[in-house]
Amino acid sequence: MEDRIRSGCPINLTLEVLGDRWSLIVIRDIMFGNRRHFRELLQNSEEGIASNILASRLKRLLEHGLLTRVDDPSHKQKGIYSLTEMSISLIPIFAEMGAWGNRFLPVSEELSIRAQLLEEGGRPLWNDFMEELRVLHLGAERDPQKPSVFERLQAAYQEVVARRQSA
Amino acid sequence: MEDRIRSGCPINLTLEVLGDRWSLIVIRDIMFGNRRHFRELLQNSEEGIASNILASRLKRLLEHGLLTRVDDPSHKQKGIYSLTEMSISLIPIFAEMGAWGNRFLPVSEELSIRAQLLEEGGRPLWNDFMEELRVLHLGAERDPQKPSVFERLQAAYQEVVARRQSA
DNA sequence: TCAACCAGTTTCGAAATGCAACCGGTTAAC
DNA sequence: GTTAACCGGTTGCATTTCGAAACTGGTTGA
Repeated sequence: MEDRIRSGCPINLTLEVLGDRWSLIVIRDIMFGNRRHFRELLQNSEEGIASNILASRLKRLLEHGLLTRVDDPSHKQKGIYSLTEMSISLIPIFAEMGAWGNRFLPVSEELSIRAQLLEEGGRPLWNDFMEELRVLHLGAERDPQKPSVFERLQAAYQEVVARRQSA
Repeated sequence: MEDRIRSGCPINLTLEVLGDRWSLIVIRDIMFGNRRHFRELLQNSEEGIASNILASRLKRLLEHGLLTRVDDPSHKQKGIYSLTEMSISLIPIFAEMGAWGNRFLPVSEELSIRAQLLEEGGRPLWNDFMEELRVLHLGAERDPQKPSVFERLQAAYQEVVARRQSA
């Protein structure tokens, strides 16, 4: 992947970092699927990413500051990938992309429910979710009063899956 | 470019349509630069797109319903490319991408001023701009009361360029 | 001890990218 | 009426990237 800068336009620079078919998929799985290890990302991948592509994307995202990696103390080979403020700040982009995809593309019901909730919740919900991701990935303090957005999104997804399986 | 669908996730589907380094650049230039002909897109390209890449992207965007093309009555060879409701609806994504790029990437001042205005204006400004693009590209009725967002963005850009040249 | 698991790497054919030269038709200036 | 510039692309070719599958060397738990 070429790293020469084509122009200083913010749209272009964003595309130079994220403009391919896998980078945002990897971040999405870490963010919404809470997958933190290489194997989790590889084996639970909805889109079937290849291991070499995953490895190269993780490396690139680390270099660009969108992820960090620390060794897992419970297993000498495992690494734990975490989001950074930079990638947590992608939430509004994910939300808008999800809303656009929901409106114009042939999405499946169970995979679109989270995008729908995120759209309906609007910026206040996005802020709550970002705060929550900071707790999970950056070790920020958790506000024990607030209900978890992550759990709400997960529950809504599970509910659709369960409903469709029983039908 | 592969057209097989990997999953029904709205984020993934959006990436399958727009997830490359050029598609959004082409739409951006039509949208914010009001470039409607092949040569305009080719020669005024900030990032220096190659003619074969431009041709293949225009074709692909037409196929996906993000652009339409009509013959230019003033010149037998020219075609006029227009946005559709689908591409006009990308405005929130562009706005969020611009805001993110402005915050985290080494943008140049003159190319970031429009992204900044779009961010500050928020959803009301985006809606005005979308309405204006519908007039320009879909032939919708113009509200003669409303000042043009397009002109405001252009003026702000020209002002920064002029200021920097005199400095 | 050994099978399962771990994070990747290697290999190789297929596809996409990027550059430059080129194409035949059209238009506007002389 | 001729001609040079312009029009939307296409072609050829070298380089890079993608993607599938097999593989590596090390770790862990039964």
